[in-house]
Amino acid sequence: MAKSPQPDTRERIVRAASLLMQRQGYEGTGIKQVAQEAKATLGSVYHFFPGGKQAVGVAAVRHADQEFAELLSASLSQEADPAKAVAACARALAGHLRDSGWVDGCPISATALETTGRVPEIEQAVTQAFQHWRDMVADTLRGAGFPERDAHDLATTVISTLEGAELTAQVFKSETPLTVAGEHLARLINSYKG
Amino acid sequence: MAKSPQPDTRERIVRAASLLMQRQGYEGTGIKQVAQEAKATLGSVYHFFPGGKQAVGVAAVRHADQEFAELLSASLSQEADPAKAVAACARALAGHLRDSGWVDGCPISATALETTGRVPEIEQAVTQAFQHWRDMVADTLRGAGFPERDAHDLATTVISTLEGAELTAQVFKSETPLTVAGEHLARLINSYKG
DNA sequence: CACAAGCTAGAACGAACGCTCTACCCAGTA
DNA sequence: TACTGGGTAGAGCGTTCGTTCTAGCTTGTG
Repeated sequence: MAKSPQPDTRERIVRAASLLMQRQGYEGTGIKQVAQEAKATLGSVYHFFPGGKQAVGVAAVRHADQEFAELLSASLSQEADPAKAVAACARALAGHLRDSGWVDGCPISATALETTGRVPEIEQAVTQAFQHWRDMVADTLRGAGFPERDAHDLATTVISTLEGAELTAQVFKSETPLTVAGEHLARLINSYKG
Repeated sequence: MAKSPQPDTRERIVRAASLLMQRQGYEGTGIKQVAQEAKATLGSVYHFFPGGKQAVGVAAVRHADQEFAELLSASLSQEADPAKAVAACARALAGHLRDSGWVDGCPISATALETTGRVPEIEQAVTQAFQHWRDMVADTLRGAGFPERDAHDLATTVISTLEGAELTAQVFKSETPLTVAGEHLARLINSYKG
């Protein structure tokens, strides 16, 4: 096994693809650009992803899924009250977005929108990510004593709203839409508590 | 003035561009494809839009802005209670999305995500559209007696949530995320009423 | 009739796209 | 020493991209 000068070429390719697709979308990102950004060659890309661009896209979406899940998990577990946890999560996203110069929004929404109904493999990876995130929120709510149905519905809206607020914040180049949405979500969750 | 066999070539180009960019994004949509879909020629496209693809993109976003504003206006005015109106709007979006086979989501979000921070002209048109929609909702809420600040904040979250729920509904190919988000938004609005 | 203006028509350009292909490098094994 | 195979390297394939350009058509006006 070759010990490359830079370890884990495959990992570098996935990370680069994920970042580029987050910022420019799936169609706007070229395989050669991914290779260049990952400090890999075209040969390496097609060695690790014989499925071509679609396969790279699927791996990028799955990577983004994991990455966002970790952020979500960290935010949700640092507050006992789920309402406060969701608001904290929104603030974390807002800070991250600002720090990136308003370019790093949701890592998969651009790819999701461009490929729905046209690239089944990617569509499926996107669906899995959304389910994953929603279930994490639903589990948290259920763990805090919310009944099954409320937990599921609220979790769906939490993910939807965070997703939309991130887009809005990106468009306005402002943290406000995210922080406000976080507070509104907290209020909504609390309204189911009593 | 030439009376073309098909009237209003420019209009046909804008409509085709708007529809294609809604479904495939900005990068995924080619000028030649727009021309073909609009039953126009490349010459016509560059005659009406000397600014090239960017100019077509800007016009498409503005067109989508108007179109969505009309849907919003219709939904908001058919119910006196703003909470019910927002829920009705979410249901209307859900029906529209389902009828299209889950492909016609928000007409500008794909373009917005791909071009943010990279194509200032389009970015600006997108920002205007979001402002436009938010202000329509804010005006409705203010008209229903909500104080200025609440109206503005709620309107921001309404647009964000509708935007995100539409994406979620598209991903899951289900009306539920939108209808549920509509009811949650109604509940949130009502919680500010008393 | 001639003529300008508005619009249509599509060939052709250079650049970039996704992808294939052959050659090569180099650690591990025998 | 020779051989094997995972990984690297990049030239080059056919296609499509956005754009430019010239030519021609149609219509209202002088």
